[in-house]
Amino acid sequence: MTSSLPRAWFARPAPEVAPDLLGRHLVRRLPDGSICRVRLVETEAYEPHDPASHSFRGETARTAAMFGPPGHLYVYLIYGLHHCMNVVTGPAGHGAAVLLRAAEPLEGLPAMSANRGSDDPRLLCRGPARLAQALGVDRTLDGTDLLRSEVLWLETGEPVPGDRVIATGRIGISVGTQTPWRWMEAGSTWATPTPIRDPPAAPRR
DNA sequence: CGTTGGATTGGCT
DNA sequence: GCCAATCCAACGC
Repeated sequence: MTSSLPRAWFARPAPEVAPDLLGRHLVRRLPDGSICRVRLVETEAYEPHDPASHSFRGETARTAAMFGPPGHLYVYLIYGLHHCMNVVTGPAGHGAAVLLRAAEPLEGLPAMSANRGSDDPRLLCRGPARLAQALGVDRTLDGTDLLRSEVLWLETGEPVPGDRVIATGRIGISVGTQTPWRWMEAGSTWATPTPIRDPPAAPRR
């Protein structure tokens, strides 16, 4: 089965695709043939003009997939040990992507727990590296075409309506944190915690 | 060429 | 709350 989201759907700007990915299903066929299915609840957008983006300084061997055609997977290694998944957006050569940060497990929970080495369902897919680990995704899947792959694809699911979507600043980066390019389903218990940010300075009297 | 730090997580204080 | 784990790109010398 292939995605019913057409290539053009992914060719839009990352800040459009990211909230539209909420509620969609990400499906994984593991090497043993079993199926895992999750429902996306948290995403972040990265565009090439953005200092926090891996594409900011141009294409490298690591980020090549990010500069490839839309609808492909960009997987990178973070802190030397964790993998994170992104969906490439925008036209080929542009260098934008949407980071998949958290999801609700729907199907194949035993397999995902085995991949994670932990069976707490709340933490199975909460966090970009946990999500990738639960689905058994590493850099060998970097560049996978999500519209044609037999092992990893997206299905339309049930998009989260706009009034159920919350935008906040992105997480875990040191620049561009003000840009409200992180989206999550309102009230989702499957998303990562939103950090408390420094409140505006109290007016001096 | 050496140093630094990151789109994170889990374990320990 | 703090910090190690550990790859690799960016940057300084």
